[in-house]
Amino acid sequence: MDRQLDRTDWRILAELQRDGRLSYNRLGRLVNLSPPAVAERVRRLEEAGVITGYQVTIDPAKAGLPLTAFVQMRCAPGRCLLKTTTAGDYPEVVEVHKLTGDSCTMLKIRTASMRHLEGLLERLGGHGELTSFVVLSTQYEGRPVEPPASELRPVTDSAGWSR
Amino acid sequence: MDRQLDRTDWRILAELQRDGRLSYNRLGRLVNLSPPAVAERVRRLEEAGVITGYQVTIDPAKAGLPLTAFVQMRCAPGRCLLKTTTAGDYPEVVEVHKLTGDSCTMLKIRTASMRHLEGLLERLGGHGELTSFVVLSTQYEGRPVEPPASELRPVTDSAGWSR
DNA sequence: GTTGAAACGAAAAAATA
DNA sequence: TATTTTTTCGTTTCAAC
Repeated sequence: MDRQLDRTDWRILAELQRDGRLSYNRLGRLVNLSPPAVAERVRRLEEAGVITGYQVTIDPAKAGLPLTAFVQMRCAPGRCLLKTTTAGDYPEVVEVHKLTGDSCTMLKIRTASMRHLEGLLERLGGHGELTSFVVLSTQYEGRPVEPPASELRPVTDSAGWSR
Repeated sequence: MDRQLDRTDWRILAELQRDGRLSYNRLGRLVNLSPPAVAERVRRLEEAGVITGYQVTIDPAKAGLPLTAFVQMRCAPGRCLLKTTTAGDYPEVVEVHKLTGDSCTMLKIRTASMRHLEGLLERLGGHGELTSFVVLSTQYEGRPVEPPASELRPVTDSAGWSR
């Protein structure tokens, strides 16, 4: 599937982002397709790499990780986080993005306490300059991805930012 | 369930983060529990709000949204994004976090093109000062959450940062 | 892409240890 | 109390249209 996603594909993705456990039976009914047809669509989306998997979503606070923080790293030459460490060294780091501009990477962090965060930032500091932002509250996270404006966009609810 | 998650809970969460579609049958086998026992555990985790749902995971680039950016907002008085707009106004915004420090919010953005991103940043700029970071590449995203160091942590693979 | 049928697997309940 | 077994139900897949 190299062609652009059509309206039906996006409806399927919307439903599966809402509930990733939907059976082809129910999913088909929701998008007005028969079970085999919708199964074939999903299979193609998986094959094309549009769908990369299915995950349970967790409330980190309820799981004992109430602190979220963003960290911008500006790694020192030869000590870049990405080059000198491995994912297993920093289990608290749940996202790593390389950036344009001054900072080289943006990290998203989950920790159990300020004490843990402090320790982590100190360890990270060994790789270069860093700027950290502690999250006070999260309005949205894992919000369903929608088709770009160029394609027909489904109606979005007009609810506010708070969840 | 107000008590802390035990080792088995974390093993269940680890497996469901890997594959959110696991049946109680398979899941039970993976964590050495009978299907009813594991079903009861999952039910409790859902009830306690630790598990908030199940989502398909999508590769935004493959879905026609190749650009990711972070935006730090410093909203002007009376024009705060959170107060004057609604989620539906900005479908490109997939995450919204309130921050400590100078910036008031951190946004994560997905767009179809630089042109879209430019237009979006202009609209967002109407709410106050902003600093934007375009993502060059993403090493990790949606990485499984692990138990904090205070609790027994499962073995983490020692693979590098690249996925 | 749809409909129908058949086979498979999962979930719930009851019985048992 | 937890596990196993059975039964029932739903889902998936295949074949025909």
